[in-house]
Amino acid sequence: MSGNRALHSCKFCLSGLDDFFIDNKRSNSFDPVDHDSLLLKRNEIIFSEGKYPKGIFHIHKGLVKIFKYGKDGKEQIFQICKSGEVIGFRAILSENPYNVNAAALEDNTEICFISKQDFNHYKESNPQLQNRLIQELSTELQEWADFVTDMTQKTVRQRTALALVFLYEAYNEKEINVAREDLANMVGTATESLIRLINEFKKEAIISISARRIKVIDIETLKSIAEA
Amino acid sequence: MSGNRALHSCKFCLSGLDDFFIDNKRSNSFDPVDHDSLLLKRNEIIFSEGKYPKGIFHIHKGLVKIFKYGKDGKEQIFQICKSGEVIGFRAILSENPYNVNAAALEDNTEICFISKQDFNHYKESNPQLQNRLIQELSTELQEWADFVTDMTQKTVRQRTALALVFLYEAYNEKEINVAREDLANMVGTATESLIRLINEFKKEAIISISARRIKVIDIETLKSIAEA
DNA sequence: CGGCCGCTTGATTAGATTCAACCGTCGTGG
DNA sequence: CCACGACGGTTGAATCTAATCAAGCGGCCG
Repeated sequence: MSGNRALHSCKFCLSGLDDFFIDNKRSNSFDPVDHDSLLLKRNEIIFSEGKYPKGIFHIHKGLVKIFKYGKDGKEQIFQICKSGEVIGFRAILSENPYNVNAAALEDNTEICFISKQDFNHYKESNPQLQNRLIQELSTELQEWADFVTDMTQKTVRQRTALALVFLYEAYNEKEINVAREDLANMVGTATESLIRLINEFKKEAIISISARRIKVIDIETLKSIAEA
Repeated sequence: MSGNRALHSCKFCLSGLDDFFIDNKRSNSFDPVDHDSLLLKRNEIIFSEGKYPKGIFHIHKGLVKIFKYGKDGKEQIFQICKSGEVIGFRAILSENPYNVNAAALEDNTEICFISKQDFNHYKESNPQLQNRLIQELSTELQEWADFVTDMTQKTVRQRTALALVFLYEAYNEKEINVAREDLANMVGTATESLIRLINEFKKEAIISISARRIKVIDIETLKSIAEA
């Protein structure tokens, strides 16, 4: 009965805007590559809850986690954003402060900043973008319902499988290289529980582990565990 | 560290559109009162997952639950919509099928239907509505992050308190009259667990119970339990 | 009156958290 | 150059929360 949507599939990073940047590389001043870029280490903060946005960020390289602090400061990660994606514009559109945090998931993550003025100017000078935004934002809203249902009704084992399926794709089917703690915060469980579960998967020959790197061996079984 | 946002506060029912109807009562053909209205019994379906929307619905009277079927058909309720609110337009805006269900939460719930054509016509003839929609949808997106954090990190006791606080307001501070099963599906727990918890609250003199009706006695304590 | 449905309670079980300890690696400073 | 400490990762044991299973209650409707 449940949809077959994967965990963390909700596009916190509006892919519908990605080609906005690609288009602009050819035509005008919005090319993010023209802007100064920032090199970040793991856990360096890009923006924080409560602050007002001054602009948006384009990810050049690496991965970024979007999360919120819950009980006892434990992070709940909602999304992992990849290079090419744009983050931090929802708070501009809603005219509220950020209610989530963004930080680099790995070392050598590279981002560039685009000012709120530039973003708003572009938005206002492109009326067709308005409809596109409405459609994309509505689609994202729908996806959150699936995400919540997964998070509340699936077991930790299923959610762990979902997170691995998601990361398998985020890493382009290469080895996954994420801190255990971040992995646990994606799944919404304790680090110890997560470690026990990935060891189960290893024993079942679904994945292999070398230090912190996880290699997915049997993606289909992983998907079936996630959807069970 | 966590925000003080209440459970189910995410406006699945876009209040930003409510006065769209109020305005129109005076000026044109969009008055929902002019349309035929439907009288629903508890659990009668308004729309279902997978179907394509043919229009939107305005709630005249009663309460409507928005939910999704998860594991073993168990409902996860995301939002309770009140009279005056408008539901079912996100699927029109996203151009996807519905991915949630809507049904009457109580007997004698009254809704009216407004066709997709009417809705789209109105949207297109009101350019300022576009910006309003973008702002509202973005705000809702932000609220989902709080909702997920609450659902994954708060205990069942805390979530039960949150749900009661929300319903206290939905019922305008009158007695809450919701099926135990629906209450459990809002909280994301088993019906038995929910019953045990509201009995605890009763013993602590935070609420009183007469048959299925729940009267909130000490709203402040309830709020502090929810936010602990 | 009978049966069904929603509600309630008790007992048991299972899943996951928590606490505690330990290991290995890396980077730093004496 | 080595010692130390910090940090991330791992394992085991105990605990606890909440789910599940089973049974019984009460009211309402046909």
